[in-house]
Parts: sequence; structure tokens; C-alpha cells
Amino acid sequence: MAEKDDGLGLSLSLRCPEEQYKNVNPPPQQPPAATAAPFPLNLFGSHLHSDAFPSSADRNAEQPRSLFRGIDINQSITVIDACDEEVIVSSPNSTVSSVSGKRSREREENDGERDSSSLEIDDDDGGDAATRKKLRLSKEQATVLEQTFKSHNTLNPKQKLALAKQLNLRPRQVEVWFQNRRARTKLKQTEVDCEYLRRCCENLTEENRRLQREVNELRTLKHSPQFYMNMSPPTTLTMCPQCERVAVSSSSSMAVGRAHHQLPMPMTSWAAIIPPQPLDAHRPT
DNA sequence: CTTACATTCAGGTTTACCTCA
DNA sequence: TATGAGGTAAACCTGAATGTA
Repeated sequence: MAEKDDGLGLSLSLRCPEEQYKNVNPPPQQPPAATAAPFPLNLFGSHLHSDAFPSSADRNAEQPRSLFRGIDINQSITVIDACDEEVIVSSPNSTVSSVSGKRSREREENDGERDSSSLEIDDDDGGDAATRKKLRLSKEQATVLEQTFKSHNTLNPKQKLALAKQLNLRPRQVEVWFQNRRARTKLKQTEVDCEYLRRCCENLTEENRRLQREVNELRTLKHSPQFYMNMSPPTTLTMCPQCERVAVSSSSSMAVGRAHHQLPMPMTSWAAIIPPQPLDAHRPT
């Protein structure tokens, strides 16, 4: 409630949904390097500046995850220190988000641990791990997360750890925030797409009505004697010199040539409504 | 090549918290 | 002021995809 959609700063002039959310191929983990703006507020410091945001191609390739299997979440800060020494780290919660049964059990275990791993986590809970305590992120935390999301809507483990360290959150919290944020973005985009399609439908319906009226008028006119009286007869019969076919033309042979050999696509009414431009051009921003 | 495991993500759900009538 | 409804966001669950040993 504290954060409206506008406050999210969603940029919704996005791609076509079929391309954006295609499930056949996994979405790119990182935007192209050309679009990757410098990290806001210089979050990670110089030692992580280049390595924390690799290109999508080497996102997974650079992670020898087996080195850190079974790492304890409580060691997250220590692990980040290891990042300074160019040691590549997997998510401390990675053991949590794995196979479902094991994942659930270990998550419960981590719930018991997390009180000590983040200053933002319940300090008054008294160790009741059975009930999850929800915490609102501070405005500063939300701002930094938003700015990071604008640059990269996904995080690699190093980015996640660095961001968690800076915001004094658990890496799992950062991970969850990004997952939820992507879901919100997609939901918002879906709403925008639906609105766009609804307007297209309205335009097509109106155009269909107009054409129906036009057809009815022409039919009425066709059965009227005045229709033939007002109709001017073809003035010339010309033959196309290339295909040697006779065509009716009221003006010149150029019209015949155009009709036979160039054949521009008729500009239908709906095409005038939806000009051949990228879908994005018509979407509200 | 196959298998087991780790990791991440999308999609959906649950739940705590907040606002407002 | 109390309260219930509804909305929102954080946290969670599940299955799929992918990479690696």
C-alpha cells in the first residue's frame, strides 16, 4: 500500500509479450551490456564493479557452485569478504531453494537462523520460528532495490550478495524481492497489453460497423436506377503491352500498368487503424 | 551418454501488515 | 476508538529448465 504502481517506476513500453515471456527459451538473465547502466549509487564499490555485473553469457559459466555447497547462511558476510579475494560464491540460500522437501526443511532451519543474519529481521520474536514475520523494507532499501532492478532485473550470486551486504539484508531477501518485482512487472505489462488489445478491438468493431453501413448504402444504391445513370462508362479499353490482357481504364494506360504490374497492396481500413509499426509504438507508456 | 544434484526462475499461494470506510 | 474488508508486499511452495560432476 505504501508503494503505488507509479512509485514502482515501472517502465512498461516493453517488448511483445510473446518474445518477452517466452517459456520455450529461458529469458536472458541479464540485459545486453549496452543497456546496462552503471550501478546506481555505486553500490558495490570498485572491487566488485566489473565482476558483479557480468554479461548474460558468462553468468552461469563463471560459477563453480560446488565449491560452496552446504554453506551456512550465517556466513554470508564472511562469504562476501571472500568475494573481495576474487572467490566466486554461490547463494548462501541456494541449499534452501533446491529440491522441494529438502528445501522446505532447510528453509525452516534458516528461519531459525535468520534473526541473527539481518538487522532488519525481527528482533522481538523470541525465536518463534514457526510463524514467519514479515518485515517492510525501509524506503532506502526499496529505493536501492528499485534502482538496481532498473539496471538489471535479475541478479547473479555476486550481485545478490553485494546488494544484500549493502542493504543489510539476507541474500534470500534480495532474491525474493527481485522475484516478486519481476512478477509485478509482468503483471503490469499484462494489464497494459490487455488494455491495448481492448482498444484495438474497439477500433475494429467500430470500423466493422462503418463498413457494414457502407455496404448497405452501396446495396441500396445498386438497386436504384440512378446508380446506373450516374455511372460514367469506361472511356477506353487498353491492353497491357506486357501481359496482353485487356483492362478497363477510365483515364490512361498507366493505370493498367499499375494495376497489373505494381499492384500496391490495398490500404484496407483496418490497416489504416493499425499501421505496420512495431507493437510497442502503440502501447501507452 | 546417463544420472544425481545444485541452482535459478516463473507462477501461484500464503500471510503479515497497512489503509480506509 | 475499534473493527472488518480489501489491497499490497514479503515470504513461501512447486515444478521446470539448466548446468555440472
